[in-house]
Amino acid sequence: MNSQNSQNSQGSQSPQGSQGSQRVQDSPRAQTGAAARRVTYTPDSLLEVAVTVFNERGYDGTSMEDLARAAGITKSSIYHHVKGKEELLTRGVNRALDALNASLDTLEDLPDAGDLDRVEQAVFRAVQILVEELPYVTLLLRVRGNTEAERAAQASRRAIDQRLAGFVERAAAAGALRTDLDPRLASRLVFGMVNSVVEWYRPGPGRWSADDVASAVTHVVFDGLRRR
Amino acid sequence: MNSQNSQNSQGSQSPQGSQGSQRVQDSPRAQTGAAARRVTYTPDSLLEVAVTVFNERGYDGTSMEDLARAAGITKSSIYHHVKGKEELLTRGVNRALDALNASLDTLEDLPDAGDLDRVEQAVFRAVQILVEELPYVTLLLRVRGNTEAERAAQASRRAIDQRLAGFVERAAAAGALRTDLDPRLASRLVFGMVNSVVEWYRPGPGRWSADDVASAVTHVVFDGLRRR
DNA sequence: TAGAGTAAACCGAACGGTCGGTCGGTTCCA
DNA sequence: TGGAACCGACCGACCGTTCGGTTTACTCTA
Repeated sequence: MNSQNSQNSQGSQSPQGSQGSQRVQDSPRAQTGAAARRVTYTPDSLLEVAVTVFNERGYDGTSMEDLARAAGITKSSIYHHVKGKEELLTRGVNRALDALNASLDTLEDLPDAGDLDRVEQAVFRAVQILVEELPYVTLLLRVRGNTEAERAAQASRRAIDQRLAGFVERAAAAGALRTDLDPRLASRLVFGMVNSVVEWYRPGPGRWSADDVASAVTHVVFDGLRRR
Repeated sequence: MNSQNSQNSQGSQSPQGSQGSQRVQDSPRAQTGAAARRVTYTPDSLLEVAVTVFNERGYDGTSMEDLARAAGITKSSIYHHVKGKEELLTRGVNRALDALNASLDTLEDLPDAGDLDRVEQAVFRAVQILVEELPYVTLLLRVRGNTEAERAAQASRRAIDQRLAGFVERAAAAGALRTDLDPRLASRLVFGMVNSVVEWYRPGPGRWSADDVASAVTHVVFDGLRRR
């Protein structure tokens, strides 16, 4: 029978498919020749496929067979590129964590920005990163904590939440925010709204851009929805 | 050896534990005698345990053995009360869907409430229900869509989202909301903030009450965080 | 009131199937 | 021709579920 390949070729991407970041000639360990033709996976291009499937079916709901089908290769071939399922998860969440932490670093190093300015910047940048790294941040936000690797990701995420909450508390202490709201509660709500973007945002022409969403969030958060 | 019982008795609830809604004498099919003593599970009290574990480990990450351990009974005993794992999921999400739909029904039947009033009421009530039925709504919001039952739950949830978005659009059409925001985008953000409450809210004395959170959300959403 | 009978609640063992992962190859290309 | 990329077959463990049997709490009857 051997129906594997004929079933694969329809309904899921082969390496030549639309994923778009497989190794051709400009990838990490590119072939040295002038015109490399073979299209194969790199750990990163495989990660892109894997994270997409993880976000569709959930990490625990995704089998290695699911990943193989989506990638257009066999289950055993995946182990040529990565150690196993968990490495795909940690690589995915680390990409999100790195982007978020880098943004926070530059924000904290801003020499003489006002405390309110910094919070506004933090909200705006958070939405931007969330959209730029949408699948990876989505994966991070849905991590449950069933393994040691997942708990580590959760801990790193909590650290980021606390850095953001610190911005809000400083702005509140400086008197820039309304005083009838607990800053910790306000912070939860604001970044809850920010993070909820992963549940519905999808990029594409004719749709909202990252900046559209970022400025909408910033406007709602700081000035509210009511007409005035 | 038979270490089953001695292991169970520490670290997880037995039917006599703190779950609090097992059948004693006032439950659905109660014993007829004057002083029934035996404490057993009902489908509903078992559901309460199951939904808690589902929310901790994720539905796909929870095995029937996990549920049995948390309930203090064996895996096979669970099947005396429910048909299987999926029935626990559908019962759980339906409880959330029923509560949310009931609230929307009363809100839509409000005879002469202003369009802005209705949106404010919708936001406030949504947070209240979310807190009252916290574990069940949490389960609903995390459903992935891997089975037919899960996709049905997602469809019901989308219908609720659209009813809520309808309120926002009517208020916008009536000129009650700021005009520089797409009402559909505003609706996504507002109920994204509302739903994000399940990610961190935990009830308890000395903590925020449901109304604390509900009014905080309403204030931020309609008037913003900025001091004025 | 002793004891037979009943049905719900629960248990241990096992089922077929799927899981993540391994291994010994074969194919492809610089 | 050497090594990267990939494959098919397979492994032990665990999955959700089933099944036959036991325990428990209670009612009915002699």
